[in-house]
Amino acid sequence: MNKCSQCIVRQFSSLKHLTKEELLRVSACKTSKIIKKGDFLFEEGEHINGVFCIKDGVCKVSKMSENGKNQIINLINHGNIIGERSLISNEVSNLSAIALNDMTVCFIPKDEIMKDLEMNTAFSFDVLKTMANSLKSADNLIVDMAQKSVKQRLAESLLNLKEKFGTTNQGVIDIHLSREDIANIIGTATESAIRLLSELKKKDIIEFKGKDIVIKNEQELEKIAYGF
Amino acid sequence: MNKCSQCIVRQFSSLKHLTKEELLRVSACKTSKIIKKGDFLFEEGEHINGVFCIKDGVCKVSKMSENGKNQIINLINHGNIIGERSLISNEVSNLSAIALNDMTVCFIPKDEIMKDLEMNTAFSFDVLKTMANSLKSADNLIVDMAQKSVKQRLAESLLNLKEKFGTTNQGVIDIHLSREDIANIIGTATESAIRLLSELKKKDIIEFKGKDIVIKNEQELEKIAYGF
DNA sequence: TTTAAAATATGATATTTGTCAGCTTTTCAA
DNA sequence: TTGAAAAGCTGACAAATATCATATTTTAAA
Repeated sequence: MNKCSQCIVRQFSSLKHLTKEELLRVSACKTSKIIKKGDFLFEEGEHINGVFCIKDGVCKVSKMSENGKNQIINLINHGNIIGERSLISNEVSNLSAIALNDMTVCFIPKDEIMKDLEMNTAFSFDVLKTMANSLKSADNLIVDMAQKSVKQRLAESLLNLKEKFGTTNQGVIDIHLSREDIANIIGTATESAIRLLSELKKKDIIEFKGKDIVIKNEQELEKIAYGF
Repeated sequence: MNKCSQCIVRQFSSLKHLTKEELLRVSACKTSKIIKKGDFLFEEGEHINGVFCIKDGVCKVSKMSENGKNQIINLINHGNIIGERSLISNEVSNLSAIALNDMTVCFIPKDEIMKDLEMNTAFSFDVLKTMANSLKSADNLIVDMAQKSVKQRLAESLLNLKEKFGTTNQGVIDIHLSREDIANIIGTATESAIRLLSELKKKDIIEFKGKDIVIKNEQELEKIAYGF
């Protein structure tokens, strides 16, 4: 079993504030899992009872609305932690997490991580900071969802995806999402998302490589997304 | 000057975890202010450099979208604290706060509150919990904004307002909002909000007392908002 | 009190977005 | 390899919502 001290998650998450001793304890009690593409890390209404460290892969975090439509709230890349929110409020999860590709994750049980939260103020303050940043992002997303058109939200999402996941050497945005996933990120019907993507393609602003997307005219996309 | 130990904000916020000594220090360095209806507590882009304790009154927390439209993210009632988010991430505020009626607030400067956050783990853990709850609410709002119709959002908002602010003895929801404010809460044009309110009135689901609102048929409103 | 400005209200119309139907392409398991 | 299922695509139309115009009512300042 690998040591946490070497792990990519440690470098990029609040876990970097854990001491060597604390890491050894975490290493000892963690369990490692492979999650197949399409499988749940956890589901809405489930007691998670710990946090997941994502060593490899990407997952979508989503929630079902009362209308029966799915909304993707966030995409979580490897190097990050997921599940702290429910842990801290001591509630069942209000969100689901589903693997977008095959993932390698470690699960750290609640008791262990709570002990560290209580004892290590540098760690807990970093968790607090991360949560504050998430809250800021969430507020921004609320405003976008409420005030921007579907077209603007699509343009902005494409820019965000490129920023977050980068591009391959062929310029393709380096995350594979179905058209339905894209629709569920921007909060629209799948057909509408497809139609608007076709429109962007027709205007030579984007291009398809297979089903994945290349941004050809970033400036124009910014103009659509932000109005400048 | 009043002591913080007696204050309503202490009862209802994370400040209840401060010790007597800590409260005395806070009492000594706080400044008290009257904010008139319509005035800013703080504005987007401003360095807040502290937190506000709301002793009396209500404020709206809003953000301007790139389209130039205003979105109200939250309403903060007396007894609560506002401004921690920016303080913790050490950034200018991404939101504005505007008084909906005359307010009495206390301002606690950054250094003082940061000291308590570092030293008092019960306090900082409660702040973390509060932030986690805010994040959950924000996630729910994202889904509503993305997936529900304006009509559903209006119905849900009316129910939320009644829940949060209660009603007077005449059954009127005990918060005065302009039609524009209501539109900015649900994320629609003022005319659309007015039209849908008229429709609810025509169907005898709500009633106007002056410009304020009485919910006459809560069940029907729930059916619109949640589909049951 | 008077009066201008702001808020509320409603109609007409344009635009955006959702829904349904049907078709083609891709994927994946037998 | 092949054939069924899933995903992607497009058109036609319906529904929701925004925008603009204008009228009425309320508010607040002179």
